[in-house]
Amino acid sequence: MTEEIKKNNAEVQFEKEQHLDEETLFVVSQTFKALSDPTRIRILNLLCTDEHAVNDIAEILDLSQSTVSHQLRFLKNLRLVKFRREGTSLYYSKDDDHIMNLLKQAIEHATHN
Amino acid sequence: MTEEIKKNNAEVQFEKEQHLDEETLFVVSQTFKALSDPTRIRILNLLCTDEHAVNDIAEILDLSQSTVSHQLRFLKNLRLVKFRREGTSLYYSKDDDHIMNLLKQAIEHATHN
DNA sequence: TTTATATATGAACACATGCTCATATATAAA
DNA sequence: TTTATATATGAGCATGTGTTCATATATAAA
Repeated sequence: MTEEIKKNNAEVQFEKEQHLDEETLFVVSQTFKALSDPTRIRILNLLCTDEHAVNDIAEILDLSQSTVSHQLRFLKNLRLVKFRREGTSLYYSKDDDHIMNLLKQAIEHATHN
Repeated sequence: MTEEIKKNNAEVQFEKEQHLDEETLFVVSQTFKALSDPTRIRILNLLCTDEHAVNDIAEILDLSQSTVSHQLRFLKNLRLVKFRREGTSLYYSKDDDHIMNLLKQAIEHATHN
């Protein structure tokens, strides 16, 4: 094995350590995409403390029921929120403390400057 | 002052504590938007450890020079990266440890599951 | 100045995104 | 079953986004 090939292998090895595979890349980008829209940030910030029914969220945040429902579906698909049924109402709440923590950190960072 | 108005004021006060003003909302969403694209994540992940010239980044990540330059401008505008000149080369490096930390956390979270 | 190398930039294009409107579905009460 | 309330969903539209291509700019060497 020539020195050249050895060097290349070493570089590949080094690369591997910090290389992000496609799945990780997808998951991470999707996660941040969820947090990159003002409407979703407001919804998540609201669900950070309590659970709320869809119409409550719409009223509190002054959004249309349709908009809220669409965004909740988005967040539910990423497992950032969950819901429980009570009669005809669906009460949504957070479902990923780790990601909620990222959001909190970013808000703190943006606020404390 | 009627009880009704007192109640409303109390609600407004309570709302205020967790209300996100428009500027905060904008900054937070922009920050996460920067982290929501696979190409930018790869670039930031690379700059996480070392500084690199534009063409180096392009070569290492197998991207066009133009793409890298465009994305670096985006990241520079958000002050997530900075650069220094050396001859004709521009060496880019990270410029916001807090946001880099958010990225690291998300990668950790995505990897360890 | 000419030439080579490194990087930046603008236009154009395909595709993604978020909202609204209308309507469908689901549950509960009458 | 009929009616009312709560939520979900699909189509359509305007706007945003990321890449490519061609070209401009900037620095250094000859």
